[in-house]
Amino acid sequence: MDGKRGRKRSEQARVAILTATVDELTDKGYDSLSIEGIAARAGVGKHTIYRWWGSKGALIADCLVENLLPSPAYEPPDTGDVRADLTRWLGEAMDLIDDRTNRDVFRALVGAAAENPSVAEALNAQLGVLSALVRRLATASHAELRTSGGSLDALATAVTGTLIMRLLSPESMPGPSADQVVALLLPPGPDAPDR
Amino acid sequence: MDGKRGRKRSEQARVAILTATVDELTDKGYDSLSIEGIAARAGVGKHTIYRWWGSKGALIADCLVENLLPSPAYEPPDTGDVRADLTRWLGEAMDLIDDRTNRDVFRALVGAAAENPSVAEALNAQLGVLSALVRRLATASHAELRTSGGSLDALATAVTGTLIMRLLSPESMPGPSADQVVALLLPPGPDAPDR
Amino acid sequence: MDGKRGRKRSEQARVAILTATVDELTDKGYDSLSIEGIAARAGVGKHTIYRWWGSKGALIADCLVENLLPSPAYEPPDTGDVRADLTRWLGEAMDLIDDRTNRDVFRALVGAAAENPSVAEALNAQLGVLSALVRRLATASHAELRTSGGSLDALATAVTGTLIMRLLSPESMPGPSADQVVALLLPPGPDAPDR
Amino acid sequence: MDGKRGRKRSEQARVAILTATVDELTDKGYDSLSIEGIAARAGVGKHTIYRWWGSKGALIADCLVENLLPSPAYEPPDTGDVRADLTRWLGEAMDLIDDRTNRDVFRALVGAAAENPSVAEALNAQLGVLSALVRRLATASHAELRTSGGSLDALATAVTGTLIMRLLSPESMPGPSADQVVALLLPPGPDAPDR
DNA sequence: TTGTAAACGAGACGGTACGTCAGGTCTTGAG
DNA sequence: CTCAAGACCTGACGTACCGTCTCGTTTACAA
Repeated sequence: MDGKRGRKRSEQARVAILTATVDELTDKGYDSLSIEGIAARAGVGKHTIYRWWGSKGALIADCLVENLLPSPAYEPPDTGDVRADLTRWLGEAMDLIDDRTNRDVFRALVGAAAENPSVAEALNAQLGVLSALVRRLATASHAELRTSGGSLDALATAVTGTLIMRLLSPESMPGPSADQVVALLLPPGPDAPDR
Repeated sequence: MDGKRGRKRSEQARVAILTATVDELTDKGYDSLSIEGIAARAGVGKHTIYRWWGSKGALIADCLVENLLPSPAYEPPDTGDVRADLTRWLGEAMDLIDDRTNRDVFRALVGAAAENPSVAEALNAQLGVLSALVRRLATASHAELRTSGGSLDALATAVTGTLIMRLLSPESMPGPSADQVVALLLPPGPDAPDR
Repeated sequence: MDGKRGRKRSEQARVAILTATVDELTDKGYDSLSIEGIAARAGVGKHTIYRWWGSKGALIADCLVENLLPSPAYEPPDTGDVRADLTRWLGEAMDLIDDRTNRDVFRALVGAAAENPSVAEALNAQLGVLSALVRRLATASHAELRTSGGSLDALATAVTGTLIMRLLSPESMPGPSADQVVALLLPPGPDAPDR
Repeated sequence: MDGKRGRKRSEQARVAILTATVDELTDKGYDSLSIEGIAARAGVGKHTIYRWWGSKGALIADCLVENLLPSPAYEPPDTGDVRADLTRWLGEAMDLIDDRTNRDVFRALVGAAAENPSVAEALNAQLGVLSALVRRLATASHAELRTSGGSLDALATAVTGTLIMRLLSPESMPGPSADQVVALLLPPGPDAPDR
């Protein structure tokens, strides 16, 4: 009478579905994504998907949670030099975005987030930027940053927002470089020219 | 013998279609948007839409071009005080975003841009922010800004990116306030406390 | 592992579709017949029709096979008097044709057969006339018929052809009566006037 | 003030339209026939067709009247031997029907007649069989026919009906031969075997 | 000559139906 | 009780024609 009777949920099916989701998302983008296609690619009945997820958004959110999508958020380095560390991190994130394949997945992801609040939430949660980045920045002395503690959030948001702008821009107009962004957001380093 | 024969394109139909597109977009978001629905709401044959646009993206891009969507880009004020002007502009933009209805349209718009490069292009073009805002900031003295001329672009991008982040965030986590953002992006004013 | 998995075909849907086909055919004739209309009337998805039939012709042919259309072919009586039996049968068939409703269905049927070879085949097969009638005529003595065995087929064809001519004629010009047809096709009976 | 002003009806357009109708009918059959296709093939505006005809049926009926369709009705020969003449005529008519191209047009024609009473009427009128054939048969002595005058009509109908049956039959089951039909419909000739 | 009225080609328009595809639900039989 | 398979109803897709309606052009009678 308890909840443990019957066949157990198939881990194999679960993984196959999430994997197929990522693959389809990569191949076709968000709104050409079809449950039917995912089911077919995963070799799974549609019902199995609906039983456990129930919507495209939930699927993608789960992919995020399981870290199956190329993550824009890896731990920033900490060499002691905030400017250098942030510049490096930002440059690498931009390279990640500029890659054709990732670009398409990220765009699909933003599309999903824009349409589906629950994806947006998962994306925000996953977007470790807002934590990993903040964590790194928090180690910096006040002298190195321009803003006081409360607006570390503003800094992280500006960085992430800049990346999203780059993502949504045509390749021909990529927007500001990592250097320019850092120059804007952080005060000049001790060895910087006076102006 | 030239190409001008036959009945002329109906301006009335053109406008009805674009209007209906905006309405449907507002009501249902980008990926529940259907050509069929637009045609029905506009009182128009589907073929008339396909004849002139041929895709959801093109339709939306055209709406942008025709300024039919609630524009996030109005002319920033110029009182001489950059900090105050930018703070005001940003605050109003945030209010615009925070409004339920606009929020949905903007999200749909970002979704469309993420899925459809041509919409992205139109959106970037339309996003007067990058011109109107830059125009205002360019009038400021170097002393008022933190960055030299070349990275005005970085500044505008950071501002816009911050707004998009707010748009994609759950209402419960709106992110930094206008004040915080300005404090980050502009150097302290003359009457600001020293630190 | 075999081919029996999945939900079974719905008999209810099958019957509803064939019934709706007959109704629509009766109401609107063959070339105003629409799959969409049939699906709607049957309360069925179009796909279900296309899954199993794939064309208007196949649908109608199936209706014929299932005897859902008013049949022009009922068993001819056998009183021993071929002339009388044939005359009666023919008269009743003509009455059937002369009825407005049946007339429309039959015409639609002929239209379908003329456009669609597979309907033609089904119609020919179903047109029991060529079997039921021949069966009856075959019981007659040679003296009663004018032709030898091999051309019973010719006789049945002439009878059916005469009926089709009547079907395609305007009501104001119905063509020969049953008596006249029988007088043409069978030799005078023993009690007939000499000339 | 009278009705004679303005441009005259273009004979060239009229002919082009009827010709195109025949061609399209030959190529695609009745229910794949489109006014749009006819207009395009004739190099004519659709309105010109609708102005003068207004329906597919009327077009086809006009083609019949203008004798633009391969006629099944040519004058039967008169050698003095009714059996031989009728057999010959019937054989040639069957050959006409058996030809692939004609077969398709005739079937389209029957389809049109079945759907459209006005075509049926034109077809009946045109189907000279009922006049040309009757004319020939009427010259025969009573001894040569089996039926008295009044049912010449029955005879002609049986002949025509037999041809239509052949038209609607699959090629693999062409039905009775000309000889068989004549043997059924006419009394044995003077030199025929007794039974 | 010069109206002016009708017919013409072209083709846009609001519609209906096409045949296909995917969505989400339900049913079946195997595990 | 889950799974794969797959039939089901729903509804949108993009296309093809429908029959109507302008357009600008061409023709030909009437003033």
